[in-house]
Amino acid sequence: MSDRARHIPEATVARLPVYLRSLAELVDDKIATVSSERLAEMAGVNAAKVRKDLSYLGSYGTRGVGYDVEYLLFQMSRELGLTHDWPVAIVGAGNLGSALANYGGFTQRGFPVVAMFDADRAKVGRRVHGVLVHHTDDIVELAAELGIGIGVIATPASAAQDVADKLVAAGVGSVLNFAPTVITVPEGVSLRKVDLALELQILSFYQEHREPAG
Amino acid sequence: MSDRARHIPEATVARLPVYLRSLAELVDDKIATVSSERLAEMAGVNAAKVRKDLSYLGSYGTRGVGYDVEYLLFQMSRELGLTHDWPVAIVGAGNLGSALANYGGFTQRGFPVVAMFDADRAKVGRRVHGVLVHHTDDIVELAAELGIGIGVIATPASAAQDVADKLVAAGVGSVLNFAPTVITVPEGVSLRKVDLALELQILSFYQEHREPAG
DNA sequence: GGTTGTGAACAAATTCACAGCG
DNA sequence: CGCTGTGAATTTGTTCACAACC
Repeated sequence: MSDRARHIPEATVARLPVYLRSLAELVDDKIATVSSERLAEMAGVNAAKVRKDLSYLGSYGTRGVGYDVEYLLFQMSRELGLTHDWPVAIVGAGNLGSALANYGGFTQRGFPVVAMFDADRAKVGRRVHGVLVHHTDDIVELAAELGIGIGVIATPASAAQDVADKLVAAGVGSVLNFAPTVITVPEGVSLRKVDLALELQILSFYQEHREPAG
Repeated sequence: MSDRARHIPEATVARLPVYLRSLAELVDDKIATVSSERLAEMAGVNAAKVRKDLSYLGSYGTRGVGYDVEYLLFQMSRELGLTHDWPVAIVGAGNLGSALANYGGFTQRGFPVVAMFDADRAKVGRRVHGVLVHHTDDIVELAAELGIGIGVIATPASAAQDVADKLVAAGVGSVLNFAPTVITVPEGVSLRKVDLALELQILSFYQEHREPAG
C-alpha cells in the first residue's frame, strides 16, 4: 500500500528506534509537538539528519510548527512493524540466555520470549522466567509451530552456526547473534550481532590512542 | 613511534577485533599463513576490504604468499592495545550487570572487572563473581584510585547520564553503555552502546518489510 | 517568523581493477 | 604466476543551505 517509503537507507533504519524512544518520552511528558532540533538533541544526532531520516517515512511534519508527537510515533511504529508482537526464541539457556530471558525489556517492547532451547538435556524441561526450555534438536519443528519470527542466539561460538541453520530451517526471518563468532544466513534473512568483548576491544583501540599530547 | 597507522577509519577499527578473532582461530589450528581471501571468508567480509583494512596497520603481507598469521596477530593486538589489561568497572549490579560480571569473557580477553557499583545500599558490600560492589557515590574516588580506564553502564536509563558523568569525572576514557537511553560524554572520551531492545526493533523493521513478493 | 523537506555539496566507506613485488 | 597494496571509481551516508509552506 504505502508506496512512500521505498527503500529506507540502513543507517536510517538503525536510528528509527532511537527516535521512537524519544517520542515515547515526549508522550509521557504530555508534549504534543516537537521540532527536528529538539528531537535531534534527544536522540543525540543533528537536526538535518532527523529531518532527512523522517522524510523517508513520509511528510509527517508541519512547516513552521514541527512534528505531531503522537502521529509521528504511530507512523514510525507502523513502519518498524511494532504495532504487533514478534514472538522470539532464545537459544542457549546459560548465563547470557537466562539473563536475556529474565530481562523484562523484550516482552515489554513487543518481543515476547515464547521458547528457549538448549543442547544440555539437564536444562531441558526447566523454566527460565516462566519460559520452558526445549532441546535444540526440536528447534526446527517447534519454532515453526510457534510461529517464531526472530531467533536470539546465546550459545557458545562453536554451536552458533548450527543453531542459525536450524532457526532458518524453521522459517525464522531474523537472527540476533550474541555468540562471539561470525555466522552467515541466507539472502533474505536479517542478521544483527551483539558482541560484548568486541565492543571492549574497539574501546581499547581508542583508549590506547588517546590524545597524542603533541 | 609507528607513524604508519595515522588515522584508521572508524569502520576499519570496528572490524579489527573480528580479524583478530579469526587470526586466533588460525593460530589454534596451527596455520602459519593466510590470504586476504581466506581471512575475509572467516570474518564475513570481502577480500578487498580485508586488504584495505590491514593496509592501515602497515604492509604486513607478502605478495604472492599472504599474511603471516602470528606476526599479523601480534601487530594487530598491539594496535588494538590488547598487549596489556584494561581494568573495567561495571556500574549497576542488577540482572544485566551481574550477568556481565559473571560472563568470564571479559577477564579472559584482557578486561578484568575490578569493581562494581550500585545505587542500592542493600547491594553494596556483596560480591558478584568475586567482585565487590561499591556505592555509586564512590565512583569518582574509587575508579580513579583503581586506575579504571573503561566503564560499563548497566543501570536503568534514568541513572545512566549521571553515572556517565561520574565515570568521566573519575578519568575514565571509554564508556560502554547498556542502558536504553542516549548519553553524552565530553570530546575525547570514547562511547559505544549496546541496546538489546533496539536491535530487535531494527530486526522488526526488516521482518515487517520482507520480500515485497512483486 | 519558524520549521520542514530536499536538492546539491561534501565526506566516508566500499569496491574495483591492476601495477608491483615476491 | 599469485597475492598484496593502493589509486580511482562508485556507492552510501551526512551536512548544508534554502525554497516552500504554515
